[in-house]
Amino acid sequence: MPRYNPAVIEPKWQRYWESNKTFRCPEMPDPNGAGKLYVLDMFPYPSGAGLHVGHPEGYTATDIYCRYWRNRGKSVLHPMGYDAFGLPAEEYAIRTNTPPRQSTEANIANFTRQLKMLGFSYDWDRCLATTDVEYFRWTQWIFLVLFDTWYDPVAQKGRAISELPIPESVTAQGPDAVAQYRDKHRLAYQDDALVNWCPGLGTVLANEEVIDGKSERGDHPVQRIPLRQWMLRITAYGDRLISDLDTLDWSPGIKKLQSDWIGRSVGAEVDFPILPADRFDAWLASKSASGPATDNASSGVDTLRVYTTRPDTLYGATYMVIAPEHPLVQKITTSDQSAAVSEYCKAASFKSDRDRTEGDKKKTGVFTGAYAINPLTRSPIPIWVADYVLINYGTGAIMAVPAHDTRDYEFATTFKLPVVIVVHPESATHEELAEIERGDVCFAGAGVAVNSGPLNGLKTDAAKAKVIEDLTRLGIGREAVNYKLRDWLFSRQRFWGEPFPILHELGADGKPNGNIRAVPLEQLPVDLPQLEDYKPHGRPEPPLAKADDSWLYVTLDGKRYRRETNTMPQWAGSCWYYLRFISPGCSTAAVDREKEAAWMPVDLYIGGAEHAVLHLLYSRFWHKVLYDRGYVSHPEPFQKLVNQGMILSYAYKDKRGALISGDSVVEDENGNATHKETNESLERIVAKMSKSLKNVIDPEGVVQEYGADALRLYEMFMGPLEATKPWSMNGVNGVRNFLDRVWRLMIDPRSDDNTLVDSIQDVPATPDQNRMIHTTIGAVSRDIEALSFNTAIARMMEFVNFFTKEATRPKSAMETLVLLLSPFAPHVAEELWQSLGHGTTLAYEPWPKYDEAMTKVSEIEVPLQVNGKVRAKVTVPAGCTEAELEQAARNHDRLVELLEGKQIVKVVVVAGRMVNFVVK
RNA sequence: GUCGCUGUGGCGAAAUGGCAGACGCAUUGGACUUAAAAUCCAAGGACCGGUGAUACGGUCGUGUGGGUUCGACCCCCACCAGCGACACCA
Repeated sequence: MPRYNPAVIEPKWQRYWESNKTFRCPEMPDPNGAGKLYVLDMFPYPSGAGLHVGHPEGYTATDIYCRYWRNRGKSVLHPMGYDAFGLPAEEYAIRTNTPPRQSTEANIANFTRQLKMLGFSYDWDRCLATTDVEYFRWTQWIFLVLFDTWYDPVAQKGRAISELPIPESVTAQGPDAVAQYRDKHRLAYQDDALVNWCPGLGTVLANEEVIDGKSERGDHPVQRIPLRQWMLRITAYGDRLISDLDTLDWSPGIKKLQSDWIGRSVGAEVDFPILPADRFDAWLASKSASGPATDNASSGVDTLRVYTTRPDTLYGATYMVIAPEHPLVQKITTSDQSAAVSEYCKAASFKSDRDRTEGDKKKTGVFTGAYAINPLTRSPIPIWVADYVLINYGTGAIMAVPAHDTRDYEFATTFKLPVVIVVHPESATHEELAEIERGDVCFAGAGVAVNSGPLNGLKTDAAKAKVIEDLTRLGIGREAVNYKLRDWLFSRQRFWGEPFPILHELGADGKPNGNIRAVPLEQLPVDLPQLEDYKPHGRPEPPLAKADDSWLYVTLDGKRYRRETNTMPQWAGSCWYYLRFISPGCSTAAVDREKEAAWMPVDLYIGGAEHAVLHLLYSRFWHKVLYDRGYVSHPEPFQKLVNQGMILSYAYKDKRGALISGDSVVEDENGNATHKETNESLERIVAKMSKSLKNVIDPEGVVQEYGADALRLYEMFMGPLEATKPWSMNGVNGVRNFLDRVWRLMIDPRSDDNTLVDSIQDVPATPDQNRMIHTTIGAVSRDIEALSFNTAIARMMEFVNFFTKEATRPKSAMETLVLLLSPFAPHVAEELWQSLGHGTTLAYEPWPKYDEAMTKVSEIEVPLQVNGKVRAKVTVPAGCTEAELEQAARNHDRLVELLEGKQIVKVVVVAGRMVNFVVK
């Protein structure tokens, strides 16, 4: 085989690796090795479309890293699996009545085939899918751990529900009350939450299936209705999810994204009485005696509780706003306003969150007719209903301070509500102050309190502290912390997800009586039932409610139960897959304790930035619960995280803006694109790959045309791993050309088998050759460790360019090159390694040894500057001192000429780098 | 609107305080060939001066404007553009 032919050698080595189980990972790290390394890719959703070129980007990066560290003697865990639950399989099932498991398995088989085609060094024996029954058995088990855990705010950790202290008043009410008290404190609990109910389709929709308040399929109106849902108390872990970010080796950008998403804020909760003014004193007296109620529900009908981050502006609160879904809306609305209010609330229920926030954001709202009393100014202030206040943040009600909050200001301007200035900027011109005083602008910053009784003159921070102290003493407020992060809505009204291992006890009437229990651990897994078809049944209930009674009803310990019919969201399976990879066959636990302690945490996790918030947050949350309950050994799962950049592609538009397929475009040497047939000149744009832009690159086609090694190499050579970058087929051709050059460097093109070229000889390298060899070893090793693969490849290209010109090529130098190249282009490297006379894989061959002494040169060229501009260069011995270098510079003919008649003000000398004369 | 990332030759990029443009694509010239392809070798930021042509010398040059420094693609301030994420969180 004289010519480099990836179509032959790539399948050959893939078969070799597979049949020899070359990349099987040991059960435990080798105690005599260089340590353990757990490198993880974000596993893919196996879509019907197969791999796109974005997948191999991250996978190649991790593969290079793993292959490198195997050569350096580490025990490497590098697994792959599939995140296989999800909507597309279910939609396909509804359309074609194909069971989702069937289409999912076909897609997984296709993905596996495509991944193996790229030569990744996964331990395929550890492959798993979240849809495997033996896998989701343990997903269900983890859910039951959450169900069995409450968060102890004092110890700041999750503890077994059996350790939850039960107040005597609850115990006194009997076992049902105790059970309910426990249920209310579990990390997995039930609550009413709004879902997208589409009466037209007779089904509940996921958020992404709702577009502009209409269903994606069929364009029917979608209504938000409350439904009993499973929630996970992720907010309990909010503080730890923020503070533990400090311990992680993640980019500051991702950390900020996570902590902004959690959105912790400190402020105050304040109670406003809804009473006639003459009863205010009595209310205040009773509050001062009892202190503020600890929860909103028992704060009383006559009290409206708000959350504010600016309690210092309380004196400027001139009205209040409650969310349309707020429980007090009905109770406080006066009869003459009730028609307008209920119409407004109904309209709001048809708006999605997106509708409420998009558009021109013009504030809308209706007066309830009710008044509350500002507890500090004692003035009655009107209560409005408006959808700019969200029911699920804070208390669902606000005190509006239009002078110092831009949203309140807009609302007050729209509805002509009074504006009272209570903060002045610390420093402002007279005009600025006058503008604020007139109410022409809204000042939302910190400053000094005015017009606020006892707070006057205090800076914002001090005013906040004082008012919180006063409110606490009066029993009408307290400091409070809030998170933008909501508790995690964990149930989906879908078929293709993990069933909840929960049973609802049935009362005498055959209906659930409110008692729930976990499916006993020994009865896990709860598998999905067989369904006749997957079509919606028309009720706002999950599809599992269509299952046969034999699945749906269970008798246990003499009691009848109905199974929970919600399923878990796609996130569930991906929350803990990194643990299962450690002991994929373990039948007694989600993960083997001893192995978990040996392999965790994940040392390098690479994936797309689209998962920067949710997946990583949910995973970290589950991990912390497992940690608190003693099932894992480390508080964080992913030590180092890197997000690969998106791969874009060129797309072409003609003058009318129509998209032209890449096949019918020619580009000239200046990059001007024209249409092949019409010769019309086209505009080139860079965009995400998509069918509609006709710019999708199919990796399988690239492998067929150029080879997997060329694809891998190009994906890494395009630019930095984290950068967004456009795909170019010319670039693929370029790296393929490099692989051809590597091949010809060693293999005689006229031979019938892989005969080495005559210039390869078993001789020691010359000093020049050694310098190239060791410079390259050093640079490639450093670059791989820094994930700077593009520059590592450039260094190898220089190596090849150098040795192509050498008449004698030491065999040892060629072996070094093959090993350096092997993580990047493993197939061609194995083939060349064999041709160089080796009988086994190079996967565990020791990495070439770097000798810095070999890289030294005897003389270096140093630039000489005058006033910072390079004017000449001087050649000096490599080790020369600053004084010697300066002397050499002063003796340089050209410098002598340039410095003549000038006054030297300063000389900057950096040994080995440069000399700069500053002259006048 | 807020936050983040990115702006360097015809193109992908390198250099993160010290010779801007490594490496690759495309281009041009040469060798080989009857010829072409392939391959190998070489050239190349722009402009000006200089010369028969070289050599050589100079000016400008990393989105824009300012600043720090002996010296800035790199650090600081302000702005512009493109991409991405979030979006009334009180």
